[in-house]
Amino acid sequence: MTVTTKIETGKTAKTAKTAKTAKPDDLMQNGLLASLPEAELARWLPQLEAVDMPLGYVVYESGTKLHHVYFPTTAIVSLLYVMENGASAEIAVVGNEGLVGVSLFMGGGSTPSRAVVQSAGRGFRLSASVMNKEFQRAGPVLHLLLRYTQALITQMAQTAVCNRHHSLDQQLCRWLLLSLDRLHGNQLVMTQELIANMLGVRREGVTEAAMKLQRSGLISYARGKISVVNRPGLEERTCECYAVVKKEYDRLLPDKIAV
Amino acid sequence: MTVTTKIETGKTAKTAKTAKTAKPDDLMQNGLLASLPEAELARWLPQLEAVDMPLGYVVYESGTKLHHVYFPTTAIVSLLYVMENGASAEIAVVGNEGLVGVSLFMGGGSTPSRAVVQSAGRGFRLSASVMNKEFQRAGPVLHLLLRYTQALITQMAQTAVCNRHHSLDQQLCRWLLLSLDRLHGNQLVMTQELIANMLGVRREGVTEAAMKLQRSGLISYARGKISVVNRPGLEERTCECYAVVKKEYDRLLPDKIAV
DNA sequence: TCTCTGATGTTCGCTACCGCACATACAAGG
DNA sequence: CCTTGTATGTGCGGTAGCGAACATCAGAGA
Repeated sequence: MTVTTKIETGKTAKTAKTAKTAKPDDLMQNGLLASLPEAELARWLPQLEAVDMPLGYVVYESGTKLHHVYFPTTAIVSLLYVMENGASAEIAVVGNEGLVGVSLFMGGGSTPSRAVVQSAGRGFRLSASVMNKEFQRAGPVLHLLLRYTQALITQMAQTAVCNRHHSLDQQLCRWLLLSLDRLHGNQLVMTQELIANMLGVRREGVTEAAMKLQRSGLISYARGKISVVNRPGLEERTCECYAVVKKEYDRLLPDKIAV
Repeated sequence: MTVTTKIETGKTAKTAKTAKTAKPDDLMQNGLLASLPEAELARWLPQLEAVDMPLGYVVYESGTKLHHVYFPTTAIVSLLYVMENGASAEIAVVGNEGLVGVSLFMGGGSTPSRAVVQSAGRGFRLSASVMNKEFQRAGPVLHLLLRYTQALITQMAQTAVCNRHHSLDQQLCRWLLLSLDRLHGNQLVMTQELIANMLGVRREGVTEAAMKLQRSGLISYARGKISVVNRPGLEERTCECYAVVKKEYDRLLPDKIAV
């Protein structure tokens, strides 16, 4: 198999910039942080580090030890696996609803996958040692994080199913919706090439699928900017996978987590 | 899409039979149970219930609350998602290396997937309440279970990748190897129809792929019994996914877990 | 303004897999 | 021995997505 979907790894250089002004308002943009009991949040506050997450930034690399967990607020991160031949496939998306780096507290401290910023934005991070200390307390934090991980598992499982059975058109819809749910507004800054890498398909395929959606008046796009015009329409055209995942996130992570 | 790969749900009737004679020797056939510190094992012993796991037995159904976690010893269980139209796809396999029902301690207590016995055998189970009490202790048990869950996550992720990029031939090899690793001996009792359901492909496709493997002298099969003749050969022909998953299981769950 | 680069659109032959309709063939029970 | 059901093999047209090669087009910068 020849390689068409290469992921550049060069952008690692552009490291996440730090800016130490963790305003609670910003924090609350991340669902997990917002769900923390006050006591925990107060304890975390001085430890949380605001970070810039530019497009293409590699949050962690396959097989490397994690040093932080990241809580995106306005950024979206893709977990993807890059094959030996350079082709790739997305495993899950993480945005302001969750956290990047579950393997840090799950055990092992690394995974065979890579985490890449798919949509530029910001977030917060917590060092491995602090995270683990918090996790060890075995209180509400632990249960919150595990529930989130369970939701993430559902997303991965559904990705597997979707990859097997659904058409590119449907998968594109699912992907747009999942990404949109993790952002504010209805616009994505995202080239078709990048989407193709995430879905693990040819760029040309994405072009065709996107054109269909545009002709149907569901989206409109140009040069790396995609606007969703008719969201209900997208939801009609996507496969069941989207709803399954969304429902599970809502079930496991309701807005106000009972503490 | 017409439905070809139906999963019969009827066999639920044939419930897992209980036989209360949990001999430690049997227990040790399950990797997780074998890895338990002595103190924990002693505590669990009276609570562990030996169960029969006949072919097709539905360990848990999509969306239903779990009442037990299952530790297979000689059985193999497939986690699979059944779509609205009846088509299915396997998400992960669990055998004597692990446990069925992680959502019980991860949170939520249910998942959108179904767990079905894919290869008849036996195992042990623990009630939800006991399991949760043990988990709450936040000791070695918690970390062992989370490490296992992390390995399971890797398997799911790799299934998604494999579904996207690899040929049926390669996937069949991967599947045979993963199943074999979870059994004793080199024989599988398994029709091509069942394999097709697991892989989410047509039965005819499995027939063709299996013929190729047989012609190459890697396996030999007849009427629901498959013997692996040349295992190294299979490993050569499979995709990287198998090795990635195996390596991660070995890393996260070494034979003797440091307690 | 002109160029250059990156983003998108188009085409063509090809392959893997699908859906369907059968043809065997073995295994167990009458 | 014969029948019946289940497991496996085969052939055929159809299609989604691949790989490759190219055309167009918009914006950034010289």
